Amino acid sequence: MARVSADERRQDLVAAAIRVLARDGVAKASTRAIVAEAAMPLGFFHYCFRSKQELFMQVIGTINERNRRAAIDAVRPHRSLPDTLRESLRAYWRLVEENPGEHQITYELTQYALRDPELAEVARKQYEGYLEAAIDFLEVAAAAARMEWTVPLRVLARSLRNMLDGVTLAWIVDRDNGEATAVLDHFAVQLAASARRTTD
Amino acid sequence: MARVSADERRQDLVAAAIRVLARDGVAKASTRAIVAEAAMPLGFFHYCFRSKQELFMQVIGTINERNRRAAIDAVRPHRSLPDTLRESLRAYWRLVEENPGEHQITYELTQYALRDPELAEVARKQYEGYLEAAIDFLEVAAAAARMEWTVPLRVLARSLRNMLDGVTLAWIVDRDNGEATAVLDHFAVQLAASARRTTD
DNA sequence: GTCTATAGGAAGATAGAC
DNA sequence: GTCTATCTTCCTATAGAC
Repeated sequence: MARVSADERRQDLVAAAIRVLARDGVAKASTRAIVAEAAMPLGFFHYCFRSKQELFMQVIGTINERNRRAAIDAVRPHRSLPDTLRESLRAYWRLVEENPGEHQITYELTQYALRDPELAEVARKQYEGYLEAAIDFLEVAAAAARMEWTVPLRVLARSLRNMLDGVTLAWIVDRDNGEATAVLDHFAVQLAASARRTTD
Repeated sequence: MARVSADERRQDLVAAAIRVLARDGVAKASTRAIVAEAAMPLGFFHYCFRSKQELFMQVIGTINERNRRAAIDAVRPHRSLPDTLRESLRAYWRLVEENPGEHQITYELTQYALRDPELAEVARKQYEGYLEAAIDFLEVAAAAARMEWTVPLRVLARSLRNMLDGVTLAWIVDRDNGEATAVLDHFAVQLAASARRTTD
């Protein structure tokens, strides 16, 4: 084996782990399966990471950051609030359709992490991060359309985040794009009903 | 070991499996952990079930049926539609609060099942079942208040199901009851806005 | 600092004893 | 029909060679 820095190996292992997870699920993502995917000998694993948990922590962080950036890029502010909401949700949805595997493992890893004292905190931070993203999105969307929310922003942001989770989870099970987008479009309309034109 | 019918053993093993799953999660629910919980020798397992998948299939079916009945019992028709919706959602929510473990494993098992060709079908049926329950609920709730829905029932039922999933999933992560019920109350209001008095 | 060989135990499943 | 002893495979992790 060519001598390569441990740091580079680490990156390769994280990438390989994500591929194995997306393809075969958490239960089959053993250290052996991951090093095989990365075409490395087994021993490299515990040279690069202290434990499997440590790798998973980095995997969660990586996917996390990737999803967060993608969600931000999905925002497309329009003149009218309903348009902004509908188009942004649809843009987000395209990301899910394009990359089902990575979204599926997001949910698998969250459940997995909650069972591990060391990883549980990461799962909670992840969830908080998405919530903040939802708050930012709603603020930007309303401001661009010169509207303001008539329901506490925290409640709306949580509703948005929860609905996206629910729709994605259902789609992972039944893969029905039509139903998923119908629900999202309807949700965008309902959400817009909780805003009014700014008076100042 | 006392000689007991295999059928009785099977029931005990399913019950033990549910306890282990709720306490320790899917990853730790090994055949060994399950027979230990049921206070049986290891060999009993493959005498009672052809494989671990076969047990899990029965576990999913059992939890499934239990949740379905509980959801039906949570429905409380009132005179006004907003009241019916809010109170039924709150009643459902009480079930989640009272039994966090069983709800958590519902999600874990769904993810687990989707990775197994033999179990995937069960997960899909489960999801369809909940959707039908949501449709029934919305029909009963509207009829009791002499109202009708102005949005396709399928879309509303899926929205309801998705929102419940999302709220529950988020609560499993952060255990924030106040936020969860705030979202559910707000959702009940939004849902009621998609109905009008029957004209006939 | 980088890589290899091996340990030690837990997993699911079965053959055969009573 | 009911139960027990055992097999093989796969797991995470480490000790030590280069």
